[in-house]
Amino acid sequence: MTGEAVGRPRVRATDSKERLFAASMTLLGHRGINAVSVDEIARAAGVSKGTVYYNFGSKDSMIGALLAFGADILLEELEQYAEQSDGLQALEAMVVSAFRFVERYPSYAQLWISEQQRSESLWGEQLSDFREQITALIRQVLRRTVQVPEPLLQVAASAMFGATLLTARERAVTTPMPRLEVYVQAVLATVHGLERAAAG
Amino acid sequence: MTGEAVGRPRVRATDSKERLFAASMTLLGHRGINAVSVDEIARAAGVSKGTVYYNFGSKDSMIGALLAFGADILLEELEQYAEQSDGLQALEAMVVSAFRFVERYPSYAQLWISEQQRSESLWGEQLSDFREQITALIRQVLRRTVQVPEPLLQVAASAMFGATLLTARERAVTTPMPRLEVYVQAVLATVHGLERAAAG
Amino acid sequence: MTGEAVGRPRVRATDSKERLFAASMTLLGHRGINAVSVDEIARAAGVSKGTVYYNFGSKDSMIGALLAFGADILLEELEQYAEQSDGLQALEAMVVSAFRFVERYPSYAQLWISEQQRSESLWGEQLSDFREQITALIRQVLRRTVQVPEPLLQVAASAMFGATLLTARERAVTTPMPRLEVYVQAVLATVHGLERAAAG
Amino acid sequence: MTGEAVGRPRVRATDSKERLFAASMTLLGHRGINAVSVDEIARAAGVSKGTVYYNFGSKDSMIGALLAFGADILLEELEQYAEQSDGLQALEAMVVSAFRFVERYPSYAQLWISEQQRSESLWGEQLSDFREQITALIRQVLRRTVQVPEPLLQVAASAMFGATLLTARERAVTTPMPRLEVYVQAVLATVHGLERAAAG
DNA sequence: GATGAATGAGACTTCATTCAT
DNA sequence: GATGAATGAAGTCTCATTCAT
Repeated sequence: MTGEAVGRPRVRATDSKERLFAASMTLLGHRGINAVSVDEIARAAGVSKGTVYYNFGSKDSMIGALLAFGADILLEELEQYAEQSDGLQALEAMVVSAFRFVERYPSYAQLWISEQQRSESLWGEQLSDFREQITALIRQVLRRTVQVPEPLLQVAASAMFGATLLTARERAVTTPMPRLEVYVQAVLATVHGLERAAAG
Repeated sequence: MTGEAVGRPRVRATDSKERLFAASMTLLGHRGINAVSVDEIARAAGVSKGTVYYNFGSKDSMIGALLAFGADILLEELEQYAEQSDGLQALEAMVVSAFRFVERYPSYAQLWISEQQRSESLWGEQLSDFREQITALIRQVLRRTVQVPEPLLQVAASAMFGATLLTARERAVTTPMPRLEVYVQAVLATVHGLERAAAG
Repeated sequence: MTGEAVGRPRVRATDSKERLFAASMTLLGHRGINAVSVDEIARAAGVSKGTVYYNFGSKDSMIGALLAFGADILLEELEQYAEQSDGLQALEAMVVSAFRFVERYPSYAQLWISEQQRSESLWGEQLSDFREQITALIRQVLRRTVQVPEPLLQVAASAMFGATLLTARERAVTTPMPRLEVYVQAVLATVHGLERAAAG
Repeated sequence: MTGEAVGRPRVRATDSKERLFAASMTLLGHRGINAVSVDEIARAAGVSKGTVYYNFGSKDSMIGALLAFGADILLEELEQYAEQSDGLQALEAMVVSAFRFVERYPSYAQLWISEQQRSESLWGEQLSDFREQITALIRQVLRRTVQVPEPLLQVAASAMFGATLLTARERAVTTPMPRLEVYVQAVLATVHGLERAAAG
């Protein structure tokens, strides 16, 4: 019962969410969720703090929306590549796609790594779901590519996921960014190792 | 938040310090650094809040000491196994050792994963140093075990580190805890894959 | 928060205004003025928030209008009964009328009780005026009914007003709602007590 | 992880709660709970905002403590007077005592009036309990003083409570404060009225 | 060595109000 | 007449840190 509200001109209607997404992505990835305030995100997005709450209801659910947004993009790409008939080529395409994704949105990787499996994270379930979908996709392709016992296959999928996430993040923050090939090779080495195990 | 605590000085644990370490380890791993207050840690340790400051000077340097404490233990073990003559056996022993460590201190894994490479983390340097030492050890053993170009070897070491960290954490929080063999196999598949690449 | 709304102008209720009145009455009575937001009132009324401002200019003046609306109804009734020749019958009719009013609009009673005489309430003057008119009416009838010194008469009128307001509210929220007779008796006991004092 | 904490000297240990009580009592009574911020109360008490939370945990529970504090004082006094053998004298003493209490702590009356029976007030239960104890005391004395049917007696007790609360508040804010006698007479008129009803 | 009452900066959130459409 | 996205002041609360004891 006080506001005067004079000042900066309101931004175009639907812009706010996008601007907040973009700003969050940058800030949160660099410094972590707790080190970035809503104030700061709003300022970086060029909107008022109230707009964050008008659009997302809370800081946490804004981050949840951000996480979901990124997960959707990556999953869609991976699903597309997973359909390729040649399993090895499919896996390679998926790994490349994941690296490209982290290249584009390095902050997501940071966010995912930090929050995933934190027992009491607010996004724990959301991130678990996402992780499960990714590893399920990997397992599915692995299954038709190498002949190994299911339990090993399961763990191998997780290992590939972990290796990709961490090395992709590492690569993305290295300047100049190293060439992709070697990274893909390193991750796919797991697959070739499994083949040998299957053969041996 | 001055981030002294470098060089991993082994803490000579007074009673209070030990209690604080134990309490921190549990709480911080479950909920993350920012979600746990000094008050809560002190209460869980059965000491007063002032004692934290008396012993460590700040929350951050207490966490730094905690991180250093764990790093010391793990590195010492890994260094020991790295000396084994058979490279493959050495690697296997190292991986097993890492899994055992995460089993004992699951919270460390969480802490490391969350904070590592966070661009502006307070412990960034400390954790980078630690990471560098671990991967250097892996590289060193890999080098005398498989014949692959240096760049690939470097990335492979990182990939193994990442895969181990994430799958070990995943295993540690699964109940009942799955058997270790499969996990070790999955991580070592990378090595066998590299051998094939070297041979091919 | 300028607190215009004086003089109890009877609102010519548009559809929106009526809906807002009905919604406000319920919500404000249950939870108090500060615990209910304009957003919530608008939602409950099925109109947009802007409509509140379009119709009333501010939250405060909407509440002022609401208060005036109720005051008008009650005062009109009381004035009518006050004209009866038999003082005791007039008083009884007025008390019954007040109880019926609180029955119909239990939230008004709550609102009045809460805000009345709050030294710095925004509606303090408005409510004081209203209170003064009510007690003046009671005094006027009392004066021609019992023979007591003016000061006592003044206070007695206030006491009757207070007793009616609080017990009526209490009755209105009791389920099932108790019979009216006893309440009226209790309030009128004051009058009979005064008669005795006058006689003694 | 930032504070420097220089400035005002810390107040003597156990003082804080008392200072906060005194400051709250004044401010809250004048302007109502929602119109007074914790900041303001702390400033008026000469302590920092954090001290409020250190001592009471929340604004609401501080108010709860304040309410309980006052209720204890008043109830103790009333219980004492209720024991007197002469019912009429007991009632008079109780009413006088209540008026004196409101004189000393006019803000309590305001607080009680505002919050009591607000359906969803945080202190609803607490205040209901308190009210129940007071009216029980009045009923008990009435019962041995006048011969009236129980239901009427119940309501009469409530009516006396309401009349006392509202007129005492009214008196306390009038300057110069009017003499007490007339108020006591007005409230006790109810009792005499009941006697007449019993006799008639 | 240890305590815990006190601090104050700063976090998240609410909400009355405005205004372009 | 009516809408709802946007605003920003102000509120409640948290918590790392200090210091007299």
